[in-house]
Amino acid sequence: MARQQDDARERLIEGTSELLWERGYVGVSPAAILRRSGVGQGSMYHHFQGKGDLVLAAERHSAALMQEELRSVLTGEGTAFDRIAAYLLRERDALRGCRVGRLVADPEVVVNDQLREPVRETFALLHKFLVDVIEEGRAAGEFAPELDAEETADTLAAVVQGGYALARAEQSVVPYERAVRGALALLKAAAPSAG
Amino acid sequence: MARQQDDARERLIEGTSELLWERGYVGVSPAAILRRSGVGQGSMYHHFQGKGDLVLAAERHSAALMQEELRSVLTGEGTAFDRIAAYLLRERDALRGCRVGRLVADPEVVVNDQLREPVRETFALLHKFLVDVIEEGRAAGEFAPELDAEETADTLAAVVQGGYALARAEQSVVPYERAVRGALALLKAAAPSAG
DNA sequence: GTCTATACGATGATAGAC
DNA sequence: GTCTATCATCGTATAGAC
Repeated sequence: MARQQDDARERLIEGTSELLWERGYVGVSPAAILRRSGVGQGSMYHHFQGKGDLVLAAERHSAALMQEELRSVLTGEGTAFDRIAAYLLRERDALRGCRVGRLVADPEVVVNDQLREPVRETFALLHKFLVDVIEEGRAAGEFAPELDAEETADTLAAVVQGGYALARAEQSVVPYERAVRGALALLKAAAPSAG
Repeated sequence: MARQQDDARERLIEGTSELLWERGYVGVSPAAILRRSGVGQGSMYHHFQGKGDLVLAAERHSAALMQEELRSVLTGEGTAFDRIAAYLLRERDALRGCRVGRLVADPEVVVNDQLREPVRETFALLHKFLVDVIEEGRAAGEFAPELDAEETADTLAAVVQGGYALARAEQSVVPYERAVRGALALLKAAAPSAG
């Protein structure tokens, strides 16, 4: 009974989150959303107050997907180094970039705390996961005791986000792959025995 | 005699490159450009064929500024490590991000080879400067011989670009600063004697 | 819940006077 | 070179029928 309505609502959210990934907030129009979602205009303004409202729901959808993926990769089994390597090397389309990180390039998102919140929250969670992994690795003797977990966590997160920028500039995944392999090599060299 | 005309042309280019930095291609309108530049509509369509043409000129302006800055910081005096540190730590407003790198987040720029070219060229030059510095450092015994220059160069470039994304998400320069300090610490640990 | 019709400002550009 | 109309189209939303 609630089937039909939920379909339209979900299709709008999924279509919008795809479009946001591709074009950002200012690059997306209601008309494009309707085309992508295969939903009529009446439905959209019935389920959502307007573009901003729908975009917020779509951002939260993207953030939830990303957070679940991060949790799965970074809090699983394996050594600290292996989990970090799994995060950096996991299958992805580097040319598409990050569906969450992409949003902070948008002028309307950065200026609006509500629209920025899902991104902030996701990056905060990523930071926490990485800090935990690094501290575990230090405790296990994988990394040198001097390695600063907070700093290194942000270095790794930045390598991923920045790697996407390099890849898009070249329209090639090569710079992304070089960036993450370089980061892993540096991290490997931070082992207590290395040098 | 050519003074007045050049003024309008230059003001348009500078105003547009500022707006591009803030809002990207899809977020900028001719009306906004005229307001920012203090120039009339007639001037704009006299000096440029349209938005795309003007944006291309503005991109080239931004790219030239950035390339000169990179050259100045990375090919100057000092040890390899010091020059890399100077690049990562140089004064900047991390919340504004990179006036060139910002452009690859724009859907219309990535899809258009002409609009993408100034970004590609700038990142290629940055890559070259960093590779050269790293190889110099390796030759001078500052870095371990195993350090891969191509990979490490992209790691460092990515840390900077990605650091901006983290900073914008938090609306704080702290994540950016942590990211670059973490990168420098890892690089320091890559010295032949370290470990 | 969904549809179509309607509205109105913004966008991106052209035309012709000065 | 610059200015002021003028224009077609798009973006964003509302109204009211079904």
